[in-house]
Amino acid sequence: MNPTSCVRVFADTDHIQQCQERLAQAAPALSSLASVLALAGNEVRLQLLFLLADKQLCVCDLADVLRMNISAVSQHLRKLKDGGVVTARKVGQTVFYSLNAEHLPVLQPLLARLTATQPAQ
Amino acid sequence: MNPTSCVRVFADTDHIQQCQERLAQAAPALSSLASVLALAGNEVRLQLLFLLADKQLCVCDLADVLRMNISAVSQHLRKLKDGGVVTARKVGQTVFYSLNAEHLPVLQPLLARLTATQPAQ
DNA sequence: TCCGTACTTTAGCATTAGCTTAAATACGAT
DNA sequence: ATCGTATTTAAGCTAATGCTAAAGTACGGA
Repeated sequence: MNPTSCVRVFADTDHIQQCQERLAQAAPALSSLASVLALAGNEVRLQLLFLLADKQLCVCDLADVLRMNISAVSQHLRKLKDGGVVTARKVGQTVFYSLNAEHLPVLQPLLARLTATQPAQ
Repeated sequence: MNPTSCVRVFADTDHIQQCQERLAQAAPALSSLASVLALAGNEVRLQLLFLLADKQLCVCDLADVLRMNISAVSQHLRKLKDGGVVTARKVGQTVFYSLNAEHLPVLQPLLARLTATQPAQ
């Protein structure tokens, strides 16, 4: 049936089907989680999130702190904004970014690990 | 000093330096976290982790469940193994993969969100 | 109105990721 | 030893990523 699978006779087809069902049920949450993690899984963006978790900052400041090209930072922020991870608030000509509440339940515990008094590792 | 930064005179240089220090202190943990999240931030790999969180599985079974090419699955598993996220245990000619304890503190709460009785979102 | 500043967007490029196919390795059974 | 099965590895391709440089927008002040 599935040409890519191996041939073992005693494959636990029950368990395989069971796995597929669990997967199907988790699919929407899993897909959404994956995209948030993909955003946070970039070192520059994780740094941005780490900084924004403490205090809202403008593009300029973020670029200063990270010593990066403003355009590059702006492009990362756009991805984060598109993913619903941060929000932008314009004041005059400066744009302040801050963490969006939507995905805080996922991000907060991750970011918390970065400020915790490091026990060795 | 930094040619890419903007020119505002009243930039809060104190706060910027403070941010850089916080960042420097978190750097090693942040870098390590980013690489784990980058691994988990791929939908296929997150599915693999989700499945392995429940029970160890061989490459063959994983490929069956995900209806994917065995080689592709194996390559993902290698990345996960290289990242210290999973471990391989060989029994005869089959290789069983399971989650590695090292990064469970990060992964466990994320994976838990996928089995929780979904409240709407 | 015109200029400068903060930011965004576009285009182009080099690098990386993930897949498919095919060959290689490891192990068991005959 | 030889064959078949489970898995890994290598090569090649396409698509996506992240950067730089340059042009475009938006806003404020002179």
